[in-house]
Amino acid sequence: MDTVKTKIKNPERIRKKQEQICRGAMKVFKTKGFHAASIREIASAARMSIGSLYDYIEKKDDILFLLHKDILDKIYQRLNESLRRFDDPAEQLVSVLRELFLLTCQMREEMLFVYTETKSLEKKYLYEVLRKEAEFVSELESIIKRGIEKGVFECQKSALLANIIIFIGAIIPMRGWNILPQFSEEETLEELIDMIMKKLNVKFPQKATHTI
Amino acid sequence: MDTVKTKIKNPERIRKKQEQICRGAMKVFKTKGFHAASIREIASAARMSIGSLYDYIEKKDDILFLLHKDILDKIYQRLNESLRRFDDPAEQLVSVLRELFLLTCQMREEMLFVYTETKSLEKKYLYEVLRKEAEFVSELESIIKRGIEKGVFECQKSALLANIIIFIGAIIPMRGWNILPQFSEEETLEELIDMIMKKLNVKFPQKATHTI
Amino acid sequence: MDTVKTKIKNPERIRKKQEQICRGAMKVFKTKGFHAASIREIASAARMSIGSLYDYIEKKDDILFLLHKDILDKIYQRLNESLRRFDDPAEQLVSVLRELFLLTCQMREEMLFVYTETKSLEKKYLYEVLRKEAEFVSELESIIKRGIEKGVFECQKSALLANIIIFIGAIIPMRGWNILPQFSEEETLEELIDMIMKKLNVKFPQKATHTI
Amino acid sequence: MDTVKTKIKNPERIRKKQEQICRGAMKVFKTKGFHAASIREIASAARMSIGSLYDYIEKKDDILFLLHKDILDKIYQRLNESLRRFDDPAEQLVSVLRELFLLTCQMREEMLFVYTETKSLEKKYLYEVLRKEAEFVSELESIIKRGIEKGVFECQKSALLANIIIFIGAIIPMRGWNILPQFSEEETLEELIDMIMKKLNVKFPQKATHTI
DNA sequence: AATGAATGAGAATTCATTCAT
DNA sequence: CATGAATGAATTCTCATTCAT
Repeated sequence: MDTVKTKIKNPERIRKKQEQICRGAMKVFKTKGFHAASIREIASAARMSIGSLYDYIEKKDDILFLLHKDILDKIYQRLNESLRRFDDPAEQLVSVLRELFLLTCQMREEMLFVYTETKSLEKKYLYEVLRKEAEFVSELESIIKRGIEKGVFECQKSALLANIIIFIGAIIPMRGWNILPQFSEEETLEELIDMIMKKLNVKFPQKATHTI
Repeated sequence: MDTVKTKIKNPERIRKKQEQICRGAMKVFKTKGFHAASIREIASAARMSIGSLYDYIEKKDDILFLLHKDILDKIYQRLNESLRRFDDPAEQLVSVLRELFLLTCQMREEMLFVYTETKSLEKKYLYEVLRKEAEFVSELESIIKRGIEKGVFECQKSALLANIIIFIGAIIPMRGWNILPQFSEEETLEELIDMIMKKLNVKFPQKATHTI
Repeated sequence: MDTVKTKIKNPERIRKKQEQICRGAMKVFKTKGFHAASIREIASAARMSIGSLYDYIEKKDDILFLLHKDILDKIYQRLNESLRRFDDPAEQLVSVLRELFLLTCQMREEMLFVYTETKSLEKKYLYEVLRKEAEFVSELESIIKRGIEKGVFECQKSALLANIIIFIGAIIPMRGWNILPQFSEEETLEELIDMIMKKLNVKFPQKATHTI
Repeated sequence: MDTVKTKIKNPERIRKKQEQICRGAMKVFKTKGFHAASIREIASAARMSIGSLYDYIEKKDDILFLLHKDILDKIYQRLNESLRRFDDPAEQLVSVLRELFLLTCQMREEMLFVYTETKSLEKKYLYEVLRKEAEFVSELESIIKRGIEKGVFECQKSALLANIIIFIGAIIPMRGWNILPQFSEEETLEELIDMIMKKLNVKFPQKATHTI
């Protein structure tokens, strides 16, 4: 099962309303977290009646999943776009890391939410979320492998490094409270890129154009 | 306020029982998280009556704090011991990173708990936990600075790197699910050490004696 | 705030259900008082589920206030009607005293409840109840003043006497246990009227028609 | 049963400790009332351990009774003393009314407590309290009767008037909130005396010096 | 399709009382 | 006699979910 059971047929309406639910839910979750947020509050933040809300989900847990999907899809889509913009593995890697970093800065609360509430997903939903995550890590791994083949990167354990990159790239939502008072996002990003490049022993001809 | 208000006078008894509560609570939190765990379950896992439990805390939130303190104190103590074992900054840094990594591997569930439930702490407790965390990061920063002074490390932003190290050193509890099926803890650790050393541009004469 | 916050929108339904709650609550309070009565008992006496009950109030204290309002409004309304029936101050005064006395005889348990539980009202509700009470005492004072102006009454301290009348008029709920075994309500009332009239030095041409 | 069952034998110790309990309990009851006060609070206010407290009472209800006894005995004793000071019925009556009024002014909170919590007494205790109250009313009635016999008073229903006097004499604890902002205790007392004297048709040669 | 009132199981917390020390 | 820790039933209140309109 990769989606949520509804009482309503029209798929377009379902999409629209579930999006509306996600936006409302996120507003509430930001301040109270998933468990402390009541369906009443969520419905009201989504500007729906409780009854209507339950036409588009089966149970509260579904909202958690829909929101995970919503957030993660947005991120993977952006990351994929970003790596399709380049052909050179070094550029791709930097581009993905940069995109991931900036995205998690922009969506700090959403990311913190994902990090801290993924564990609350019920099993079947959890597996799906982790599967998608693993998929993206694999793509990153492929880039690294291509870089190794091309002689651009030096690295024995590309899958491990892919995991490290994904993890470290989302440092701000988790540790921004202790970093951002002293360092700007841009500074932090450059430090991460530098670290990864050194680890891969890349001497890449850094482009001057780092647009956000 | 750095501790929890009790109805009991004898301080030794308080210490013992709160420890007992923490152990019981952790058992329950592992599977259900803080919010989903009921006081009833916690009391029963701690082999206490509910009434007795409430003689040693004021409210459920207190348990979350006690457990944080319990886990974090254990970790900081071990990390501090570990860095006192060496004098050379490079050795200190490696030692701390190694200790942190291995500790978080051993206490995977406890660490995951801390990562995902710190946000549930009430404000006054949250501040205290974050303050302690920031303190330890500062100590790490001092080591890096000493290394820079001694010419062992090259690094512009020691505080930032300290944060990165603390974060990356606890990668296993968060991403072990995707790493450990492919790589051993030891492999992962060596990769992290290598990355940090490269970032600091250290060529350290690695001692063979890495006792855990 | 002069009313109670509800989860329900329809005002007519609110009115009806809160009335239902008051009736149920009074039944329980008669035998156990406010504090000893449990929400469970109140809900069951009101023939509602606990959940439903809490749709129409926010907390147990609200019931105490609703019931005070219910009882006192009924009384003040009847007292006001009663004094509007006459124009002569002496007749008005007697009429009000009689009405108050008879009402408190009919609503003995409700009045005893008000007397003994007003102190349990939370501050904001207490103030409102006392304000209403003070308002009515003022009206009584006005009547006395008019009587003085017209030369019907002799009295230096009309406000004080108004308080005395209101207090003494409700003697039965508090001391009926010691009075009613020996004297009828009617006898007692006549004695009170006589006392007040003597105090005011009225020689009023008492009408034979004392309709209740 | 006219007293409370204890684990302790020594009657003098019982008396002393129960007195101590009453004083502590009153302190707590003043602010929270009987039901909301916990045994813990009462014990602590009485500077006793909970265990000790329970050596001198059997259950919480006992405290309510002990306190009633304590307060009412004090009052009746003072009232009796006061009426023994005079021989003339009019003087006796005035003296008792004055004493009652002043006592209830001094012990406003205690009296309010008795008025509002007598209903919480368990039956066997309630009967005893009411019996004592009725006894004193009888004494007052005797005075009035003697006055009637002596031709000092005119009154058909002496028992009823005795009840009225006892009730009205304690007006301050119940209605002081609305009276005392406008009238002094002394003014109020004089008004009450005047009212009762008029009712009894006494022309008493009022002594100027009834200082407390 | 939409609404929002109703339900009752379950949550956190309190407290009178007991009893081992 | 005194202490205070232990108990668990009972309390108030919340909330996901259902269902009549």
